[in-house]
Amino acid sequence: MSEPATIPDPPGTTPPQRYTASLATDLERHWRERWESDGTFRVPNPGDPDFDASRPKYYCMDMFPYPSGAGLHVGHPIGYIGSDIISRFYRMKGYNVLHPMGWDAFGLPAEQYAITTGIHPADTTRAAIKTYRQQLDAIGFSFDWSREIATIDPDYYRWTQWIWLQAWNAWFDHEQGHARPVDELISELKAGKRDVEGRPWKDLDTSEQQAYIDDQRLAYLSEQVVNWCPRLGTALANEEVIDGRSERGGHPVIRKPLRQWMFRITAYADRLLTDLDTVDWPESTRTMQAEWIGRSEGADIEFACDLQNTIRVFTTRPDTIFGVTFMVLAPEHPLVKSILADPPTGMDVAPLARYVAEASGRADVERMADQQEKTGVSLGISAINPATGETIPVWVADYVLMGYGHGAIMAVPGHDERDAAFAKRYELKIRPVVKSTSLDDDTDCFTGDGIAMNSSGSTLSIDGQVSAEACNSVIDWIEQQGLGERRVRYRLRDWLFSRQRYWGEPFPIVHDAEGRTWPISDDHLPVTLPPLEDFAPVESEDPQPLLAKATDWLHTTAGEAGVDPSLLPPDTPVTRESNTMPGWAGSCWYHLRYCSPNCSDRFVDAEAERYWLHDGVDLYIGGAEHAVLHLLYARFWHKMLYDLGYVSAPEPFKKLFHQGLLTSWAYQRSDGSLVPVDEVEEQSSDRFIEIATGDSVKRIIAKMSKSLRNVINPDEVIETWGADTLRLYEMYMGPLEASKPWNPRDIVGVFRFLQRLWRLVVDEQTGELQLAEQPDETIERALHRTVRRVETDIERIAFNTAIASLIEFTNEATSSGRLTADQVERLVRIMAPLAPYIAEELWHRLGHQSSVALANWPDVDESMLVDTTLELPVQIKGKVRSKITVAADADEATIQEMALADARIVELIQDTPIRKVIVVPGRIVNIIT
RNA sequence: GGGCCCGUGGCGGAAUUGGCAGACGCGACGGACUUAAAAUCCGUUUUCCGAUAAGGAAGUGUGGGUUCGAGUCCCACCGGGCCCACCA
Repeated sequence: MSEPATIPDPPGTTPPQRYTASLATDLERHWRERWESDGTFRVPNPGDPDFDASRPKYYCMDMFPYPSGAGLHVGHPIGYIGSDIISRFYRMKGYNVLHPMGWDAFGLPAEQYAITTGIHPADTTRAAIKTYRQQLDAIGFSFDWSREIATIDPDYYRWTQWIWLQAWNAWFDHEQGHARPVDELISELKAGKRDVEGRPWKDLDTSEQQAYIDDQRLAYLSEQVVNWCPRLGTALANEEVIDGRSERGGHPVIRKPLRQWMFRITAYADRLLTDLDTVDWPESTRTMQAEWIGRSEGADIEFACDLQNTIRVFTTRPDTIFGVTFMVLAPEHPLVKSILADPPTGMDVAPLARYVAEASGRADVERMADQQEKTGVSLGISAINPATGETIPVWVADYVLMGYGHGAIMAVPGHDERDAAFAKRYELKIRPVVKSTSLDDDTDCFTGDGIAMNSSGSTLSIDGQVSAEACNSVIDWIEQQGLGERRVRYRLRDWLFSRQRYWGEPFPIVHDAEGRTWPISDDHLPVTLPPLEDFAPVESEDPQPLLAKATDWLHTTAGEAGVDPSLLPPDTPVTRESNTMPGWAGSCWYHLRYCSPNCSDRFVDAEAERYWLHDGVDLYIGGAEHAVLHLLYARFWHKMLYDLGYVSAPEPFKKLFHQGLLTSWAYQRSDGSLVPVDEVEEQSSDRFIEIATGDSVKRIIAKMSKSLRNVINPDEVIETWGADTLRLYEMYMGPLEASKPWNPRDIVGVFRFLQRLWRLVVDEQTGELQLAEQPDETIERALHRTVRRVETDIERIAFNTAIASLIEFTNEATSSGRLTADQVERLVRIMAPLAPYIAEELWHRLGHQSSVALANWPDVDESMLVDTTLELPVQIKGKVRSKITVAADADEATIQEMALADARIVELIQDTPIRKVIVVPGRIVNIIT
């Protein structure tokens, strides 16, 4: 990497006790070891001997890292520094602070690495964790490492599996709006309080009963069209597919029917949406989740068609029913399948078969590329528009998706652009039925709300009604006719939860020869990952999970696997589930495990959970890229556990904060391609040369990445400047939430500040403290103001301005002389959350034995914050012309009098008549002439 | 295509509810110390007119508006970013 702009402290020439990088490094190592051996940051749980129940709690949590082989770069810890400042601050404010850290250690990268190197993912992951831990420790975080967790520890994933089993053992009672144990459903069915689609429970045979129950579970097996990524050799959740490509790696994704484990997250759509109003989250993230859940109101409508069938559709615009001139089914629609299997006499199904086959094999990227091009084939049957009585054709087209609604639509080419494009291409009838109320809307396809027209010819007439009213009329009519009903639908789909990969949690379930599933009993958890040496994906037309390679492990008996003998005789041959859970599983509940990481008889100790999480995590800091992935999944798990009585709050994360991205310089050739940083020479501040070619390149700002070689390692920064400087610089760059560029030139600014602070207190020659006997009045007031500013800035997560206040105070104190011991103590304490090492060192030099991290935050004397007089600007017609000094409590009349008497104002106004004087006490005077 | 966010000196960025735009830091320039350099310290630093003064003018992407007063509120546009995207 490029050299720092200024090289601090050339050896041998500086005073022996100056705050230099080497002095910083020495004292940082010393305090790091001391904090560790003293257990300074260990926080007790309720019930522990040193627990203090009189203190309020503060749970401050980071999104834990995925430990990758590359190690940390300076962008990673930016959020951790923020959460550390907050944690240290609340600790000093007298809170019990839970500030834990752990490792999100299952996942694809380690496994991809294993495919090429043959090194077991466990080995690379353990090594990476060790590196990460060292790097994090150097920065001086106040994590309670006694609570460290890793999702790959069997003691951890045992409970991940256990929670999954709770979901498997639960169903969603839509009448009560929450999940309940499946046993309760079974007993209600047995007691005749419920039936199965009109049939009494006792009329079902055993396999029908089991199939019905399995279908009700929150974790269930389902054959459906999934996102299959051939390159990764696994199915992916919707949330993991971005623009038709895998979120990890950017590989194309196709649609493929597969039998997979699903989570019934859709049952929670409504609550996941409405509870967003109860959390203190960034607006943008709440919007993103709301849009992902995608609530829409409308109706289900049934259309009669040939073959004594009906086609059910969902529409948000029932008011346009008179404009329905054809229908369209998704290629995967069951009716399409049945027609292909048993075509009506005389129909040539070849074009249909061809179209369906083509559509099913296409990658989503291709489908998206030609979105404009609407293609389809006629299904060869017709339906009846119930409103007009008209016979309308039925088509098949891949712009209709099987995954939403019923996989079928009523097409309204007059008021829907997609239907319009399709109708034009295949010359289908278009009938407008909604008039725009605005005159300048003369599009031939009006999609907005308007006034209904052309609705004569049936028992229903809605002409003249505005859209909302017309919708209600149509829905009422449809319900009367028994053709359908009002419906709320969500865009959210059930969560595909199984992966065909190795490096994840195995499912605690087995399959018997009849295809039934049996859970592993709690005392046999965890189901540990079998050893494997070959990690290459199984190449097959019919995708196979990787664990199927572990044949000895795969085929076992019920007793061996740990199925309860009362369910299945121990010698029954069974096959283990060979899919694994996705990388998100472990992160869905780690906020719970931190409360009692060593609890061995429960996933979380109940009392600890009630204490730390009765109102959720107080502050959760992490990247915005998880807005609809981890953050949605974790909310879902938490709600599930809440319904089943295992946790005490409906939401896991009360306040959420996203740290911004750290960018760095990169270099670009004139053709737009990028040049690695180390292949560029800086000739002047605006001229950069690619060394190999001698061509001039442009400096741009880009995300830190290995390929650009513009990644900055925190270890190097700490070596050059010390960890306190790294912390301060990262926080001083700008607001924590903003994305901002790393500029090595700027680091020296905060380093100089620490040096000045040190020099203010310590004699650079002797190392003796230099203190004043008597406090200076002005400085004392400034200190009180600074304490207040720093505490309010830390509370509102504005560390950049907190540091600016500290710099300002230090400069002011330096130019006016010395501080008293008492003043230095207060200054050191308010520095402690931001620059903990230097604060700790000075605190001990002042004679303290215990850590400054455990000291109280200094009190502010409110009377020291108010000045007796203040200076007010006086404007004439909005331009500042003079300033007057008034008593702080002066009333409007007095201020006006003084302003008008001011010599400069008198001179400027002379005999100009004054029309008005605006006086805002404490702020401004504005004279209007 | 839809939704959301952001545009402030050479650079990173300040500016509680509309009330002195540019805090603080970097860089730059000048000075002190030094044989010299580094480090450190002091001063200047939005632009323009003016003399390096006094004083004045312009100024927060562009153009309008509301207001005694707009970086902040409203409308339109330009530029950048993020999210969603055949969701019926």
